[in-house]
Amino acid sequence: MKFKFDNEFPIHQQLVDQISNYIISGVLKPGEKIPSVREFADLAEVNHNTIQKALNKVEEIGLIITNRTNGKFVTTEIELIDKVRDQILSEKINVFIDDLKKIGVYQLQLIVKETKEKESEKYEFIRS
Amino acid sequence: MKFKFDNEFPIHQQLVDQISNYIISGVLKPGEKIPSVREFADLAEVNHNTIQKALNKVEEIGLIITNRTNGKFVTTEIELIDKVRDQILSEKINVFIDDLKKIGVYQLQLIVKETKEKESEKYEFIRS
Amino acid sequence: MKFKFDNEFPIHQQLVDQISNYIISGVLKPGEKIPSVREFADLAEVNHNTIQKALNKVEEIGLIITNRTNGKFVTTEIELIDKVRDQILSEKINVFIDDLKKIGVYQLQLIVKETKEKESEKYEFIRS
Amino acid sequence: MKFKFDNEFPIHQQLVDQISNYIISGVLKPGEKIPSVREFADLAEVNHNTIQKALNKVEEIGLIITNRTNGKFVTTEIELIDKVRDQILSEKINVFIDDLKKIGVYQLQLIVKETKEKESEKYEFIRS
DNA sequence: GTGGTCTAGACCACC
DNA sequence: GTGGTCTAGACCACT
Repeated sequence: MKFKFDNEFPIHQQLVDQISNYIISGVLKPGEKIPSVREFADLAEVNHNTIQKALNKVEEIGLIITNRTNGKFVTTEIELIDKVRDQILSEKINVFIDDLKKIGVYQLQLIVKETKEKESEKYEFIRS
Repeated sequence: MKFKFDNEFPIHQQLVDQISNYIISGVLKPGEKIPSVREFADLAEVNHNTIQKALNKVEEIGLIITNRTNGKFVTTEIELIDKVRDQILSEKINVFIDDLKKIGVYQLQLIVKETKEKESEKYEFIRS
Repeated sequence: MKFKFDNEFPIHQQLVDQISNYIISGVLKPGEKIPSVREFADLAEVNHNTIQKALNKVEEIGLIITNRTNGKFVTTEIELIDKVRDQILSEKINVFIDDLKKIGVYQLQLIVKETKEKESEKYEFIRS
Repeated sequence: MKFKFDNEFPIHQQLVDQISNYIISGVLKPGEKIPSVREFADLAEVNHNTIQKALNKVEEIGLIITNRTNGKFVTTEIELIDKVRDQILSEKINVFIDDLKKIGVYQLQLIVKETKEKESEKYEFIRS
């Protein structure tokens, strides 16, 4: 797990995105213990308060669960992880398509296959 | 022309994006006169200083030109508009593909046709 | 507006409750500007970070809205305020009734009239 | 006897509350032998140190008594149980009424009958 | 002057 | 050692 930040967004928000991605993409697995707040802070080279703010948000989303004196863990509810994954995915696709529409793109065809097994989903847009 | 803003980004930046889009997509046509700063301010319900700031940046990009006595106009250099358009487009496509990679999407196929005349460009990605 | 804290709960949480109550009970009125983060911090004799954490949560609930450079305002959506009020009220009533059940109270009759105009609601419980 | 915990309060405190409730409500009867610390630990799925801590506190209150060789027993002093019961009851009622006042409830009428035999007590509040 | 971010560092309760 | 809280103080962008 590595973390990189730019100056466009607040660091804690970038952390939320990147941690969520690590869970969604399976780098952090369901039920796995995540590094302690202080370890995480070292790892990401960020103050522990900033990490905590980020982890709280990830917990609000539901991807991690806190067990006060034992640490924080990735949720074991796989359906929830999938649900969040789908939400983020379709959100990104919608924003992307809207952006291209605003630029005035004439035709856009998009085929996404989420996993090797799943059938591919298709989105198409032709300018009116 | 309508404008919408959220609280996450500076308003002047959102204005730059939206005005640029209106030029790139042809809503504002090459050579067309642009509303005055005050008209713009009314239209977007934003302080006129903010509009000024935004229009200056759009002018830096080159999409509009100031004629001291007559006001501001969309540039007539169509190649420039196309260049900016291509920059924004490829930027958005790259960011989008990177985002999906991070989520762990398996396969992504993207076909974009910018105008009725242009040939379509194709991007493909299969997870390693 | 005055604020008092005990040591049982985190201060920011008590702030959320008390600020929400001020909005729900009409001390802070819909659309009203609330004190700036720093003024608020002075008022409650608390660090500005603590206030901000609290105000963020109140905003998540929906009772206040932030306008970045102008300040924070009570929402103008009166139905939302009423909805939150009802949620908190029924939550408290349910918890209260459950608590008494656990203690083994034999019979409980509770009549609540929310406003002078509204009809009174009645809750009753007899031990099984 | 079942036990449930949340993350907001110390587990031992939640144990104190729940064990006390079981005694007060008569699930654990006066003079009855209490499960051993280890049995309790299994039952509540909690570390035995935490159970110890909780039982000690319940003993401080007076609801249970330790007999060195035989284990722990619910007190036989029924008046004491009733006294604790009344304390908790009136405490909860007062907090509840205060909470509703803060929300701005107009009128509140509360009738509690503790046991089949006792007369009912009545609390009333009308907003000033 | 407005909200927002981030850090450093101290302290607490729980186990 | 775990998460959580709070403060003090600096800094930033926007209007």
